[in-house]
Amino acid sequence: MTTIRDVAKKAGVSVATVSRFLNGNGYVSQEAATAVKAAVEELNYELNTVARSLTTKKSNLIGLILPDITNPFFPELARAVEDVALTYGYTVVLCNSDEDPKKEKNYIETLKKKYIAGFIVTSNQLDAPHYANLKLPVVALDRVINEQIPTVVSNNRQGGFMGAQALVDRGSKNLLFLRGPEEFGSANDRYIGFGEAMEKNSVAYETVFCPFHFAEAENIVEQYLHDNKDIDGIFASSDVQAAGALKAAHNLGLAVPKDLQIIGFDGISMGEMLTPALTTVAQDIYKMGAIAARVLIKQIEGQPIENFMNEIPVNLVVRGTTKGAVT
Amino acid sequence: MTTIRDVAKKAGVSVATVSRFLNGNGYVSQEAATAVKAAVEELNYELNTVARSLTTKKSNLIGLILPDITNPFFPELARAVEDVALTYGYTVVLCNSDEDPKKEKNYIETLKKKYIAGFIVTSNQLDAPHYANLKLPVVALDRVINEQIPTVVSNNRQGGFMGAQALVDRGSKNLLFLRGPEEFGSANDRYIGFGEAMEKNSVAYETVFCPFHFAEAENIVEQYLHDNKDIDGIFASSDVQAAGALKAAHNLGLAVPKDLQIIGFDGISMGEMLTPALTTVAQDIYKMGAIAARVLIKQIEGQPIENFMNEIPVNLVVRGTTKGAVT
DNA sequence: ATATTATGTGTAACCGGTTACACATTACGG
DNA sequence: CCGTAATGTGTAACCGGTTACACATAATAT
Repeated sequence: MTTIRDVAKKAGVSVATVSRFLNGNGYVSQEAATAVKAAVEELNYELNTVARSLTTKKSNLIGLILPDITNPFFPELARAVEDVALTYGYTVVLCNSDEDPKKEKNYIETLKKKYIAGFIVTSNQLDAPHYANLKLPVVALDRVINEQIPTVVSNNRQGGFMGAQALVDRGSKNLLFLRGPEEFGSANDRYIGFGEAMEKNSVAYETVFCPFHFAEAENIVEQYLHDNKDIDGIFASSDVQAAGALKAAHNLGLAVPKDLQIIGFDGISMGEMLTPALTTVAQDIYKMGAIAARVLIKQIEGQPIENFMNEIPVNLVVRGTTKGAVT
Repeated sequence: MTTIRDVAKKAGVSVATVSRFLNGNGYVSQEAATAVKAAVEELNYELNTVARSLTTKKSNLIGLILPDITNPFFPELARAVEDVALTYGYTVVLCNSDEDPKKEKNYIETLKKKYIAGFIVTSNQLDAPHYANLKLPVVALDRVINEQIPTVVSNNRQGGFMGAQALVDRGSKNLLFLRGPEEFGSANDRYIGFGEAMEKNSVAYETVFCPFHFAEAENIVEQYLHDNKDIDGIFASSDVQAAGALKAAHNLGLAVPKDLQIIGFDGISMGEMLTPALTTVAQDIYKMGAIAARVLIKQIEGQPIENFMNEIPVNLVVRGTTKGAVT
């Protein structure tokens, strides 16, 4: 392995000069620069990032903490983060927290020892002060941790409103809202938006808590529909829930969208695979991930961050689980 | 940050002794051991893995190279790898290769500079010698690279046979086999197994190449079914293809499983969400990932590897896209 | 009793970078 | 023309571990 000293010798300068050239800081004369450049090329020198990390206490590693990569929402997010990270020369370490604070903490500790450059957090098991005390750049993705931490979220409230309104516009008169986990802020915003739409239109509705889990959603909805035959529209806080609801409807022999309309939330690609294909309030998942990565990298590189709150617009994707709008 | 020297001073021994104690190699007396242990606890000392990496030229990083985490087969695999890695103290770096040799190579180079401990490869864009020349532990997952590289794959051939046989047993007389990408060995094995079943039973069948992509599968199958009304059974080489086929059947108004039976391959959880739920030849995806991780770690830690070829059994999961067996 | 081996420990070099500091030279302002 | 600032460079310490080697002592073998 060629080291910086080999390069220095070959170029006839000191290691300090080589280092300065490589990092583009301090003064380096034209002559020295060309000599070093030539030596680097000739020797095929590549900088040892581990050695650099040891002195600088920095690395080009980014931690992406998410609840579970197996949940189909997250791979798309992870993909975006990774793509952007790669173009800026960062490497992503994936951390499945399983919503377990111990696991999350453990990852954070392990990676801090590696001088990780920063974290993107889509799972907040730890309390806000903990992230603040990290003394590391952090970006909250898909949820809000606090105002000091740059955040990237969808316009969940507007999405909640849109989905509800879309159902009403298409003639649903008795809605069921599948509310997400209470401790998950973004799900609450969707609920608020839903509530606003309900206030505006006067239709009957019920709300049921439901985890973001297919089989549980299927059970909950099947039971509910069995007991409440008049429901003609379901708005789910996530596509996975909506898939469960659709399944439940099928189990009960309900015609979707004729007897029952369903709208999901997320816009994951699985929605298209269902029959009928899922109408959904689509988040721009890729964009969320990409922006989160960029904001984190800005922080890492000490650039000023203009917006601490990045709210990404959502849009209604009308597919088969809703009727054509009744205008 | 407390260093090994702080510990040494506190314990009244040399850094060498502390290091030996910490790594459990070399001789350390009882007295020294207890003194060091106490000092470590008191100072809350944590070893700096970067510094260690610099000297040992090793790390506890594992690279997981896969084509695209967005493909629903891979998150389950990645999850298993990560779970196992974590319990052994390794950290996983996810690398989306996009089936692009340049990207794959780039990742490998970047991570080698970080003294990565080894790779699990589920995407082989590079030729076999390239992996061999890595001089690093490598495990091939879900595909075979060569005989020198430990491998974890499903029993794809048997799975191909099982799926085909299941269709025949359930009364399909005119089969369509959706063959996966030709350059993907595991898909070919499935094809071979399918062929063996065809040889054994005398039923008519056709084979069509089809990428592992929902929308393309949907198009290909819809076109094919439109032109060949007599097809009454489809065996897809992946669940994503099968989902496309199911969608195509719905588009054409075909009753599944009455008019057309469909069997997929993989056993990803999406299969349950479809209606009817997908009958599939399920791979034990989690087990594959878990074993791959264990085999890699064994290699890394210099333990002998008994099996270079780990073939994981598959099993038929009968759900709604097939009829009850005609016995 | 002596040779040999096993046990135990410390010093200092090393891994491959970064950078504070000292020093030299050149440019520039008044 | 001289003081000061800007430019340019090298030496050597440092980051926080590991380990070769030298040395000392205790245990065992002959």
